[in-house]
Amino acid sequence: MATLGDVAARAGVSISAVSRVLSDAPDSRVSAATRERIVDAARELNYRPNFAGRALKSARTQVVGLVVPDITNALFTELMHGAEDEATERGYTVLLGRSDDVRPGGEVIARLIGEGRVDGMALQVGDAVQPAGLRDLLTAQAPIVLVNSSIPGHVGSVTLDDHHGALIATQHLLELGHERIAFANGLPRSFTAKRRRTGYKLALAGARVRVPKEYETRIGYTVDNGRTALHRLMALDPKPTGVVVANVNAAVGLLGEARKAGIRVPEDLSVVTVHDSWTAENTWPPLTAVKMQFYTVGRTAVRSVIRRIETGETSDEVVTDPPPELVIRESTASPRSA
Amino acid sequence: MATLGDVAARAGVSISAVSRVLSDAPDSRVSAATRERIVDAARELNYRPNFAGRALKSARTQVVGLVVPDITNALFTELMHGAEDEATERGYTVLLGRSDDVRPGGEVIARLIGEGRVDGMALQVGDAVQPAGLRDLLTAQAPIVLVNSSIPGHVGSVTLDDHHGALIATQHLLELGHERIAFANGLPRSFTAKRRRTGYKLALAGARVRVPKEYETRIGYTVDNGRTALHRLMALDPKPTGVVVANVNAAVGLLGEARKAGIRVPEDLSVVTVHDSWTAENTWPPLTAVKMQFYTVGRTAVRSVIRRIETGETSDEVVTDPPPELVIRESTASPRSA
DNA sequence: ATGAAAGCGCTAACAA
DNA sequence: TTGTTAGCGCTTTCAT
Repeated sequence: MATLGDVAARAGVSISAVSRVLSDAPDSRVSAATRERIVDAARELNYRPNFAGRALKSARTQVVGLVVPDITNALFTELMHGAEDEATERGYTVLLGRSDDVRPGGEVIARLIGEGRVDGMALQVGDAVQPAGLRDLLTAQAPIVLVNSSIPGHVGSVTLDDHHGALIATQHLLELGHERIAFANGLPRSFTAKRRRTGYKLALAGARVRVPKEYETRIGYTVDNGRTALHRLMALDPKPTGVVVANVNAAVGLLGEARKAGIRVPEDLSVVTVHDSWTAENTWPPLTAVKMQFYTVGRTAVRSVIRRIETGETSDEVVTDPPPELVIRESTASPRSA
Repeated sequence: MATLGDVAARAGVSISAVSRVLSDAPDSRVSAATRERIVDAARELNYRPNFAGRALKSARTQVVGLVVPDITNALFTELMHGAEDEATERGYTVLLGRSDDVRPGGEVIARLIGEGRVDGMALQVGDAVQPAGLRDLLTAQAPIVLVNSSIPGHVGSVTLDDHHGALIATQHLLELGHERIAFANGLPRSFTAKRRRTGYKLALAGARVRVPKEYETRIGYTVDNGRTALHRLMALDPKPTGVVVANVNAAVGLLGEARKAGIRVPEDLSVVTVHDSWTAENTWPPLTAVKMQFYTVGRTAVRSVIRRIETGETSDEVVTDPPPELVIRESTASPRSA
């Protein structure tokens, strides 16, 4: 790989002149002729700035880490695209990582920052594991912005409007005439689950609808959790006629299990999920869903991290624009009694 | 962040002594007492080696890039885990990227290597886009190992046993008594599609079964492609009684469309897919699938990249162990005429 | 307008 | 056994 020295030699100028031109410093102080010779030489040698050299000198990598519990979860697709678009526009690169990494000595997050591989990061901690060594980093004021999650005392976060999302989903069922509306939620300790819960309750309260406490399950967000939730809910008396599922993966599981149990959707049970993804379109029946704005969350999170890196400012933001959006498909209908 | 100098000062020794101890050189040539002082000091200061410093000096990053067309495709989950496990065992880190990145000036792959962000990479090129600048890199002998894909003339690859996978899927339908077996394949130019095609044909030939040429569609691997394939196939006369789908996403689409068209699976049409993933378990009916060994491919690819980096050796490998594995669910049955 | 030189954190060859 | 030193590629201050 060609270095600045190589380019300088070829152009017959000094290294510093080349540096000034190629790192497009605002004031490069070189004559047009020199500049042209340098640019030509760089192109001919296919020069690219060495990452390590630049990072070492400037103590900046221009890289932000994006660490989520499960990279391959369809939900994160948009988040990543948003993050990458924002980063690219601002001259940064995104480094992807998983936060569920608990392998011995792993502590991915601590390493990313501690070894100077990234300047800062957007981090979504899972509901299960609290990554090792995180506490230290947070107290050490590392430029970390939390995404859709929280750690007591940490400042700097970007979250979805979960509350509003669950509210819209619940209102959709109410408008269809349902009153026995259940809620298949995530684990009680889950940050997002708490917020979605509020939206659900508020919607019911707003319509003066009361449901038994057992109508809310708090099992989790996985496909299997959704399956379990279905059994739990359909064993109740009276059975719910509609269910809001707090996560699309759980909704897929719940739907599959309903079919297995001979429960027809939407005739016997309406299902609406918070979160949309390509999987929701391809179930049978296709799932009515509330699309959450992950793309914007990704953009906002990266913007927030960069601001933190460059100016030191922190903020806690909730993405409300654009708002969550109801996508009506075929898994919801009016209850049969109505 | 603490540097070697900080640790040295605290331990009252020279920087090089610290370096020798902490980079666990086989022959660190220090007394037990000194070593202990150094280790203690490092722990107290929470020392971590600076990535850029080390990379600049050694001209090695100990990072391998893993670049695939779609990071969030469920198919790649196992591949990534395999890659990460292998990398971790060998003291490397995996850097994830997308190969479908065609944004202006993007050329992710060229940058990753050209700027020295990675020492080498495992690359799966999509069927659609040939990433920009790739040709140059390959001819420049960059340590790149292709995964499940090919570029004319390039040496160094790790591929699945696609041929065998499609063969097993087809044989499953044959054993159930099907003879009118269709094949919903990927695009003609797709590397994997060509190989799966061979397996399908060989299985038919082995059973002395002949089918019309139109029984093979070559539309693509997406959900929508699968939907299209269903219509194409069910418009034929005679209709197939079974179909091998070359990709699980396409199979999900094909299945959904069958339901919409009132075609019952498996009564009217058996569906078996090459590839297994969590989505295949959650369709209705759950999809019979041939599980391909992506985990092993990931491991093998990273091992191959590292060997290439460290010794310069190249190889073209096909992962045959463990072999593809048939997972029978509920989307296949004997044809009704049988 | 251009160049010389210092130094970021680290490793390794060499000296003591 | 321990320390000194050069230099990886780059940016930036300071001379010229």
